[in-house]
Amino acid sequence: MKTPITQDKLAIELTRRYIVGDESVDSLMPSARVLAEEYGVSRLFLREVLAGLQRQGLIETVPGRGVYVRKPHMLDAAKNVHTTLRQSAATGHNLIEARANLEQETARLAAMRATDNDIEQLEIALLAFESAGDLLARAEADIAFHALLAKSTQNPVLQVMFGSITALTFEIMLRSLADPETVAKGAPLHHTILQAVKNQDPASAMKAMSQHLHLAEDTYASDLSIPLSDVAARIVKEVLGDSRTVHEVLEQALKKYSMDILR
Amino acid sequence: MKTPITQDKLAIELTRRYIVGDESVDSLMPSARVLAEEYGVSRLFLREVLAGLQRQGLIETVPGRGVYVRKPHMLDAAKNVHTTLRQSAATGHNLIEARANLEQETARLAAMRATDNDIEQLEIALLAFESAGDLLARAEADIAFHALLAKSTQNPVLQVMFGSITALTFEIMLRSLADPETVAKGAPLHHTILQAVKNQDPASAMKAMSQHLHLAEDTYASDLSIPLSDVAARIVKEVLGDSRTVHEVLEQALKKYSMDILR
DNA sequence: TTGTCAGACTTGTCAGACAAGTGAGATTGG
DNA sequence: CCAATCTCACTTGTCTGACAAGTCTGACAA
Repeated sequence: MKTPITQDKLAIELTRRYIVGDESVDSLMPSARVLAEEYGVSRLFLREVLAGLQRQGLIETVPGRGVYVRKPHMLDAAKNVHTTLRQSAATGHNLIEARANLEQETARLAAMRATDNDIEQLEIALLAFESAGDLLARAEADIAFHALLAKSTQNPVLQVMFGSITALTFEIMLRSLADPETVAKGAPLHHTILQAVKNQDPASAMKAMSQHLHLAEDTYASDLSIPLSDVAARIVKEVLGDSRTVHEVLEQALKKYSMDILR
Repeated sequence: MKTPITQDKLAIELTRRYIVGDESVDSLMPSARVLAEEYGVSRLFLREVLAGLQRQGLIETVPGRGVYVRKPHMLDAAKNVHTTLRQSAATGHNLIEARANLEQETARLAAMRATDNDIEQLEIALLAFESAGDLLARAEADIAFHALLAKSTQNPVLQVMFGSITALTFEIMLRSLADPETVAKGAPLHHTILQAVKNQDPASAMKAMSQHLHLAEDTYASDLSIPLSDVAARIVKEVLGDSRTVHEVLEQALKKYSMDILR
């Protein structure tokens, strides 16, 4: 009986064997050479399978150490869809329209279900936002706050939906947080949202989130019809004076917060 | 000056050179050997870069033919996040809760903005749904209907958000469409939604969509707390009598409709 | 005109080799 | 005995040359 094993088959097999289950996180998988020999495939073939799993955030290969099992994170999805969205030239108006309902519902559910641990992390993020020294740190803390709110709903589907637009959200934050007036108006609303979550007051949380989101819409109507990636690129270049691309800045910001806070 | 080129750098360079712009879709890129020599890297190194772009849906490599430039599609994102969500063991209740707001807003906006072409495709999908011979065809047509509704909003962000949960939505459809009673009750609602879109009646579209979504919630409360992937696996095995995994069934369904209809 | 087939492409895969990074245990100096 | 250092056996990342399999083109013969 012939068994022409495909990359997909092997990926599923490896996932089932080494990755399923919470107790396996951060454990070390057998080395690529051993696995390749065991399944009767070349090291290159297995390497491509591992590359696929790594792109999904399921594993992490470290040169000289080995292959570690990781817990997939909602922000891993953000990286994957980023290019797709950039191709579509989404505008600020598109994003605000899509976020409006999602984030209001998120705030409502978070107010109903946030655990003590969630609230504690939200407070840390809010503190980081207010004590942030530069634009980049502010945007990172803002993203973390909203991501933690999604986490507080205890609904993995909502978390992934938020994750899929995180890259875009970060881009629009770069623009809005560069405007001092918007920051001044927006900061109190973060407090209001957090307080509503603490008080388990869904209606107030929704209302505050609605105001928070439409603040951006009011303050810079001119940029709302320009592709977000263009706006973000301009901010990175002019305001930050950064020679990196938006992609690189985003990459670093996401990595920082997916490591530090969101797990 | 040393230029230790990284995979990311090369990916960005290739994207900018061959993929940006709508006129380049379906065009043929230079062969891997030529590109590798041009950039002074090995064929293996370039191969990994191309694999990354392929995973994002930007290109498609065909053995014996070459590398084609493809237009990234919202459903490409679905594949990437599928594993992440399966790890999270999302339940039917999670999905319905997350979809409720998103799909209602989608229906509302679609009723305001659908083009004649959108409506025409929606009618085709609805016809396919009603004339479907088996469960699989029904689920495929149902997914297509909802995806087309997202497309009708003319908002790429909403499309990607829908795309990110398409895999899960397909799984819940397998379960609900296997129940004749649910199908009988749900079919008229598709007509109501389409009619509301034709009449440019946002309120009616929202209301019908709300009823459509909560139909599932009412009819099988017992399965709502079980991980969706488990439920879908049971359906594929028992109802379809299919030896394939849910992953394979889903893969085929997504490919079929992303090719045929959604562009 | 039509059918066939050889050959020149393409990507996919393999095996072997080496570089670079890591960590643990042996070794050496105090 | 303790501590710093070093060697060496691991790991992944990459390169090279080779071959298999698929695909298209064009010459050639009936």
